[in-house]
Amino acid sequence: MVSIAKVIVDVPTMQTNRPYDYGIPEAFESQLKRGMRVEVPFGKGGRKVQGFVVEIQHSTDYEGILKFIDNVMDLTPVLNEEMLSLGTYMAATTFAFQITCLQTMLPSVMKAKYEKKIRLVSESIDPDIQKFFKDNLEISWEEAEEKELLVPLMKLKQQQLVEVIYVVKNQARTKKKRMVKNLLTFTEIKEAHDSLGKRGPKQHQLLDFLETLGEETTSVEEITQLTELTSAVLREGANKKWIEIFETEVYRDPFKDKEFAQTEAFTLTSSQAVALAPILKAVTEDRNETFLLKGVTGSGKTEVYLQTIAETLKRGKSALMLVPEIALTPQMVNHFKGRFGEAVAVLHSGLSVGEKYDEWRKIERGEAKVVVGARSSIFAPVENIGVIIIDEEHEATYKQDESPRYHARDIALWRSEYHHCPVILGSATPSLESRARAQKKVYTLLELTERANKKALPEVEVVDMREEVKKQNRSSFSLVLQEKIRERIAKKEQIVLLLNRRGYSSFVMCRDCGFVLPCPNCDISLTLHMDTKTMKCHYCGHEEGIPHTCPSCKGHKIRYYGTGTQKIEEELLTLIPEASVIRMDVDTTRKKGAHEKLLTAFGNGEADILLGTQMIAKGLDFPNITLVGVINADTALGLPDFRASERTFQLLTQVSGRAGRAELTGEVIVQTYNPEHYAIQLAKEHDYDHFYQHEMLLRHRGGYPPYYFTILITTSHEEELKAAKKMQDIIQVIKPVIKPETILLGPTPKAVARVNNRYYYQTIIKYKNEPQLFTTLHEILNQSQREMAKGLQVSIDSEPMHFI
DNA sequence: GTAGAAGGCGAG
DNA sequence: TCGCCTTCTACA
Repeated sequence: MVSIAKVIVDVPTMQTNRPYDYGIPEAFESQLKRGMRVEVPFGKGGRKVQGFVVEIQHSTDYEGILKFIDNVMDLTPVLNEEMLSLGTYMAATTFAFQITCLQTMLPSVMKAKYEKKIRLVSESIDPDIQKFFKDNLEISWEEAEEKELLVPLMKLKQQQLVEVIYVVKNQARTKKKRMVKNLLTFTEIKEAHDSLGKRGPKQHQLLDFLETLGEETTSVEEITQLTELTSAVLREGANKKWIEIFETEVYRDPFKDKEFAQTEAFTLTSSQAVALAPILKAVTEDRNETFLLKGVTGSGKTEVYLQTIAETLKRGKSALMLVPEIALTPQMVNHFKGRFGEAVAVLHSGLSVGEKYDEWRKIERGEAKVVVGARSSIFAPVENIGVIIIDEEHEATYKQDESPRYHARDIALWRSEYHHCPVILGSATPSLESRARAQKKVYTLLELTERANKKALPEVEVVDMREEVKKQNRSSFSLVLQEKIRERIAKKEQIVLLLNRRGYSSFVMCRDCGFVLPCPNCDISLTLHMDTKTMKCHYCGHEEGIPHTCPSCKGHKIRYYGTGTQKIEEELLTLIPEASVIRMDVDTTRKKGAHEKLLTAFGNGEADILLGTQMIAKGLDFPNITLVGVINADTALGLPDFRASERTFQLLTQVSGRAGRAELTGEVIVQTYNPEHYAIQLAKEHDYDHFYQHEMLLRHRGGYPPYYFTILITTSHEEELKAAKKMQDIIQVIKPVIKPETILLGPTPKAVARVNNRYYYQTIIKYKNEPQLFTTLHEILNQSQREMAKGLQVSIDSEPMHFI
């Protein structure tokens, strides 16, 4: 009786979104476990694909011809019981394929790459074709395609003279280091010296080295660096049985050249201690309570996290901490490495795929007890979790905006239930959703109302830019901001300038006819990039040269408009030539480590001004910053998104917190065309509570979260009509099954209707209680399989963060 | 996603 | 009717 493995295969379609039964060859019988990756034949051609074993059983209901597992790719499961069950939960709640969910939980190197080759079976074929085959009688599919051999080869295939073979490539490679071990005793070294006589000076050198090495082992790399010995000499030594060269596995350590100064726990302020107590209680009682830690910027939330983690470690458990990608600065890492040393694993996008894999394995083996990282770190294979912390919990980046569209917060809550551990959601400006849950006592609210250094929050001055225009000041800098900048430069204090880039970019327009250069694939204008001297499309990546004459009227009055960081920097240097500026935006931070380098330079006082987009609003903590300027506070306010006010309030509060964190008092200038807007006024007063109340009122009136749940359905097709028609059909299916009080907004074409030559239509569902809705939506996806194979896309996003 | 079968269509 | 191309369908 053969055992059966249920396998989720790597074919992301609706029809294959279920386990398939495979026979387990006897050779794998004892070793195969749930959660391992396997190589299985799938489909008519016996094409090989990767899959995950989700179940092992002794019988099958399948009545067809059973296929067998070709290969087992892991020695131990890469997904444990928790992850398998989390995968099921994710697939059910995010409308994503199971395979996509499983792959998302693992480092990307675990996702297989596939290779197709053509192999010669018989010698007796046309020599004109045979000459293309290499010594091993194989050529790659791509090569055959390039040389237009596919047609004749397919014919040969039917005669079975060639065969198509599939290779599943496992990209997960461990890094190896060659080590050297001395096999000689002191007397033997002496004898070896004597037997060499006067010949072989390098050999003598090697023997001398071995004498100093003694019983130790060292790496080949180190020897060749420290001595004049080469690997050739070492090889000779190995031949003579003087030494043994062997390989060991090493971790790629992204922090290998860094020292972390050990830090001790600070004495808590009384309010920190009050907040910490209930958290520690939940930790010691293994209770999955969720805390909302609301603390003003600089109130020392981090210290509360650190001491919670310390207690967790003391109890022999591990801790998981999420921070937004852009807040994952060296400063942040230092806090954790400084306190917990080697026990900390850091996962972030700056790591190479290999480094990520190594950190993952370190965690999986239980060598890292504290994991710090961005969104996807919520899947870190930590056993025995004692606490999960999500810092800056309001950040939209915790929601993945591609499939699987999961929210890290939801995953955290699920895992906390599994591990019976508390969750801490920390923020100075909690999301309305979380704050409202705290109101309803679903979460426990803890507040830190004063800064740890007892300093007052900085003064915020709102500047009405409409008045500036009246004063004939046409620059992006108000007179008062210019003056304050000069003042700080003179005093050798530092300045942070924030450019709110959301919904803003520079474009090229003709002054004669008003022509704006559009993207040929999308209904959007191209953005000017001065560094590459090109026009780029931010949606599809299309790139072309900057026009010098207007393509429409052939006029020469083509000019740049809009506000990019580069343009602001130029303007700033014209106004205040003595300023030294570090600009931080997508362009200057693209290279690995560039972000860190710029911040270090600014921290060392190499520039007066740090100019940047959203990415500078978080985490940076430099004592010398005394002025924060927000160039354009309200560009996000105009967007048709009900979270626009919330985002603006959060951003202004965050960036204000950068000023005056140490001895010097800080000051904030906010430039806006909407000075009376409540988000700006209440940010000026640092008044979260009133903002929360006011915003809740508006959400209640508008029927938005947290009063309603939302689902965004999007259809897209190359033909506009097909996308619109499908959206209509979907609405017709939904309408009869929803309650009358549930609201459907749509169908509407997307704000940018055409992207990459596809047209988009969307509908938003707002509901309070629709127990059947998810089932209906899953059915819609199931019934759309045919059309989806023909170029239609349907995506469903539960609780979307962006509506445009 | 994709191989192989089925269906469709023009040339002979 | 053959051969080529497109569309369909099922994958264990």
